[in-house]
Amino acid sequence: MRVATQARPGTEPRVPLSRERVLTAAVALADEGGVESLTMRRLADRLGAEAMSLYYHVAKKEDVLDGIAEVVVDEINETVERIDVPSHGADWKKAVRQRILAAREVLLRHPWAPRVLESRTNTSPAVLRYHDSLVGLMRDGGFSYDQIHHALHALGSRALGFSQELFDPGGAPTGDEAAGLMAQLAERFPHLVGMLAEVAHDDPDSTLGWCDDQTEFEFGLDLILDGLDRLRDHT
Amino acid sequence: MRVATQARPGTEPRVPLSRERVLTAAVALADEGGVESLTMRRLADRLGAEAMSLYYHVAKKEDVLDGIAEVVVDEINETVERIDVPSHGADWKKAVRQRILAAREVLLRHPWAPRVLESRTNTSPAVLRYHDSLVGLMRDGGFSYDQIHHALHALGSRALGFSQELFDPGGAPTGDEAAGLMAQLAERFPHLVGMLAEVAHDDPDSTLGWCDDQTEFEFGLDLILDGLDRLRDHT
DNA sequence: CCGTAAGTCTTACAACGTAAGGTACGACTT
DNA sequence: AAGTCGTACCTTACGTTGTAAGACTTACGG
Repeated sequence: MRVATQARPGTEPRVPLSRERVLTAAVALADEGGVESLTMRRLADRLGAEAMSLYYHVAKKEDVLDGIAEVVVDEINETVERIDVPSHGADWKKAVRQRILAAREVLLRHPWAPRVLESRTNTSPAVLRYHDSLVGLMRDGGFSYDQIHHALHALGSRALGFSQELFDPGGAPTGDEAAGLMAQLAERFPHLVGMLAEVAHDDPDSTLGWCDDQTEFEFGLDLILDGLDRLRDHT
Repeated sequence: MRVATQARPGTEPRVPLSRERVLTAAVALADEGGVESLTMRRLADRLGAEAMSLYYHVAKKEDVLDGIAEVVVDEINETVERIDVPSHGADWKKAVRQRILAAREVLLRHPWAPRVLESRTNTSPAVLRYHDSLVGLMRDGGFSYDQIHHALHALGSRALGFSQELFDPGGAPTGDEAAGLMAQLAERFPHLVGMLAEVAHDDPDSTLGWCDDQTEFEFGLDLILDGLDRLRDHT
């Protein structure tokens, strides 16, 4: 009854599916609409296939999430391994710092990634590889394994380039709204509002228009790194 | 056609639903089976009602999540406000430390809470209250608002008593499995495995049976706090 | 030409969040 | 006493999700 051997009209050379193609499409989908928009059917649609066809290349949806997490960390590893700065002695800090900030840049291109990474229960090889090289750098810097072990815990998620609040705050109040809201909050949270007032004063064009995430991130990072460096000297 | 005015057999005095009852049940459900086991139908079941009845007291499921997040932070605030240690001058650190560790203890009783808290997009009054009192403590300690602003960013989620990996790692390999796995990993991740070996050596009864989360958490916390304290002296 | 395997599609189902509307009942009017 | 109304709860139904079971299609080696 079919006029052609292919059910799909027009498009002749069917590109075969593959785990890689599925994961790449999944990453693209998440980049565009966030993880919540990543469904098996939409994913299949984008690949010109049916939902159930994906299951030949992927075990379950969790597998897809594992996959896209790994894709991102691979991207981080590629970026990070291109960096080649000396890490011996006191230089360790610069090396680690640069790595972490590079990783962060990759993650800023995939805002959904931190949440997905956190939700992975099984540590992927890519993440292991990333941490392994970090350990190597700190070894070069003269740390003991024990110290490094503590350091990784201290860095926590920061080691992979994100700490928290990597999402955009969405609808922040503006102008008059902010003023009214502020007055209302001042009673209940005097310290907080006082702080906000001062901070906003120092940086006039950001009336509750939030902080410079980048500097905040770097401040926290440097604080921890300096602390670790001091620990290193005192041994 | 009904034999009684109540459709439910036996149980006479129907306890009326309420937002509070719903949220309490939701917390209990999450405590038992994690957030993923928290569905509107199961929640209703536990309350002896139908799913749609909940929507009279709660706007949508997101509202339930907002609600249970707030319940937990309220619990933290109650715990934390019972603490009354001096926070003037150099004592600020002890005070903050004790608070954060107390918050952490509450969260350990609700392992699902960190993830839910992170996923809340609108900051709840309870969280504001918690941070506000933290700011107050640090004010007593002599910090400037600007410094405190940075400090809160640096502490990040740690301020609320959790950093990451607050979940139990699930199925860690044991005994022989661990040894074989180790050998296999040693090739690809020499530094990591070296570190693990040493760490396991120092603490013999934990053959890859993971770290003492508590000490790790306290180490990272103290590192940041010490760094902040130094910052304070140098002004 | 016919199997056989790999890859894709069809159909179906249970579980989910929730929209729309119905039912019970106490409180208040008249 | 009879009618009205708001509050609280239930029934039914719909669309969306992940995925199990199995039928179809295609490429290829005998």
